[in-house]
Amino acid sequence: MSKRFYITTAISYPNGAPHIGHAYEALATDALARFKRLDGYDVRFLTGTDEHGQKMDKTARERGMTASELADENAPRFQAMVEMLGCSNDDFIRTTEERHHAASQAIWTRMMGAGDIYKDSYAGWYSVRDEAYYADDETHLNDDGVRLGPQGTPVEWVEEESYFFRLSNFQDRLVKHYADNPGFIGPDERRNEVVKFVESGLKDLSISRTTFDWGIKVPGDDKHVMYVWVDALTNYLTGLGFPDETDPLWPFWPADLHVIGKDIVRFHAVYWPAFLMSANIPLPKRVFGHGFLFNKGEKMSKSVGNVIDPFTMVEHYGRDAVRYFFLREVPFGRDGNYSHEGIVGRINADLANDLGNLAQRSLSMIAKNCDGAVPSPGDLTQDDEAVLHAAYGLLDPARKAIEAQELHRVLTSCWAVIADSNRYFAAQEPWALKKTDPERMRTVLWVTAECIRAVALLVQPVMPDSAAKLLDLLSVSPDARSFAFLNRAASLKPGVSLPKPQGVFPRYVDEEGEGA
RNA sequence: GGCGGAGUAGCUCAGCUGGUUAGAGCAGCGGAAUCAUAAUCCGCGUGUCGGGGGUUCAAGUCCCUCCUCCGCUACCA
Repeated sequence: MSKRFYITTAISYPNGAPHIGHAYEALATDALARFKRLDGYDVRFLTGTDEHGQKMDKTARERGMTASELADENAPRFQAMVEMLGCSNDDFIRTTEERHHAASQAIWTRMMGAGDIYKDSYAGWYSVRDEAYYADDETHLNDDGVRLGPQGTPVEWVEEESYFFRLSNFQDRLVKHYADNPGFIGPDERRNEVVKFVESGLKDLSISRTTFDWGIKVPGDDKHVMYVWVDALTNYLTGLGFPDETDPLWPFWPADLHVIGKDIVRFHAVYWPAFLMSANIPLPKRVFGHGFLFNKGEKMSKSVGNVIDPFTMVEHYGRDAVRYFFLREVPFGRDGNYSHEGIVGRINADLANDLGNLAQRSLSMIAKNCDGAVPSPGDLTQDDEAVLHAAYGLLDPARKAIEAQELHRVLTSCWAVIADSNRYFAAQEPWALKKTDPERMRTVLWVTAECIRAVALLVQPVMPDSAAKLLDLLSVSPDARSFAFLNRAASLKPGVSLPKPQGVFPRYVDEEGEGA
C-alpha cells in the first residue's frame, strides 16, 4: 500500500466573488498535491467554502437575501474557480452540508466531554460602528464623558452569554509541541511569531455566539451557534468522514499539510491543535502560511480598482501560464507581485523561448531527419552524460524542496536544466552534424529529447496540460509519466514514432491598444 | 510600546557555522549562429553589501549604536 498524503487548502469565505488570492492558494496546493501523486503517494486533496458566521449574515442582509441564499450563490463560483484552474481536488466541502454539521457537533461534544468547554458570559466594550470588542485599556473617556474605542468610535458595555474553550490550559502543551515538531509551522518566520504569541500567554476563547444564528447549533443549547472557527477548522475532519472513524477515508488523518494564508496562521497553529488535543484527535503534521499577492506592489482592493478576477486572468493568459507564473515568480511563503509585464515576461522568456523553443527546435529536427521517430543514440560523450545527469538529478532536490513547500525552487532548477540543454544544443550544433556526422546528430537529438522528457515529467504538477502535450510529442505513454520514470532506465526507446511537432507554449503578443 | 524580520548591482533576490578578485535571474549594450516560436549561444557590472563605531591577521557574514521598511501583538474571517 502506498503512503497516504492528505493536503488541504483553507476553505474560502464566500461572502463575495473569488479573487486572485483564493486562486493562488488553490493552484499552489494543487501543484503540491499533484507532485505527491506523481511521486507515488495516495493523495487526498480537499478544498471548499466556509459559509457560516456573522459576515455572511451581514452581507446577505445588506443584499436583502438570506445567508443561505448568499452561500448558494457564491459557493458554486468557488467550485467553478477551482475547476477552471485545473485543480485536482478529490472533494469540495461546504460547511453548510449536513455531514459537516455532524462533524462539528461531534468535535464540540468531545471537547465538552474533556472538560475544556464551559459556559460563562463574555463582557467587554463593544463598538457597534467597528463591530468589535475592545479590552478595557484600549478604550478611553473623552471630554464629554463618552467612552471611545481605539478607532475613536463610541463603545458600550455589553455582556453576552458564551461558551468558552479553555485555551489557557493548552499553552504548555502547545509550546512543547512546537519545540518537539519544528516543522509544524512553516515558513520559519511564521513559526517564530506563533511561538512567541503562545509563550506570551493564552486566554480562554469565546466559542459561541447568541447575537446571530447563521451557524452550527451548539449541541444541547439551541440559543448558541458555534464560533465560526470551531466550525471552519473542523472541515478538515469532515472531509474524511469524521466522526465515523470507520470511514474508508479516515486513515488519511492526520493531515500532512494545511496550506493557508499567512493571515490565518494563528487559527491553524494555535486554536486548531488545541481543539484537537482536547478532542483527543492527532494533530496535523504541518501548517504552511503562504504570502499575499500584490498588484504592482499595491494591495488589491475594490476601491483602488486593481482587483484581478482569476477567471479573466486565466482566460487571457491561459491556465498553465497563470499557474507557472505565480509558482515560479513568487517564492512560496513570501508575498509576491504580479503585473501584466511580469506575466508576459515569464510566458515569453521562460515558456516560449527557453522550454517551448527547445522542444520545437529539437523535435522538428527529429521529425525532419530521423523519420519522425525517436533517434537511436550512439556512444555518449561526457557532454551528453553531463546534461543527462543534470536532468535526471532534478528529482531528489525537488522532493526536498516540496517537503518545505518550495515550489519555486523546483521550477528554478528545472529551468537551470533547460538552460543547460539549450547551451548543450547550441554547442553540439546538430544542424551542422547533419552533414558531417549523422550518427552524432542522432545522439544529440536523443539526449535533448531525454532532457525535455525529464523536465516535462517534473513540471506536470505546475502545468498539467502543457506537460502532457510535451510528453505526447515524445510519445511517452500515459502510464509512464510518474516520477518513477524520471531516470535513465525509462529513457526514450529508439524507433518509437513521434507525432508531428507543434508548439506547446505560444508566445504572448500584446494586442493593439492593450494597456498593462 | 513589546517581540520578530529585513535593508546587497536599474529591478527581484542568493550569499550556511567570518577567509581567494561579492554572485544569479531579468532588463540594457556588443557579438556569433541560423536547427527553432526573430527563438538560442557568447561577452560586458568601478555595487560606499542602510549610516557610524568596534572585535579580528581577515566581516554583507560577529558585537554595539543609529536610521528606514515590514510582520505579529487573540475572539470579522
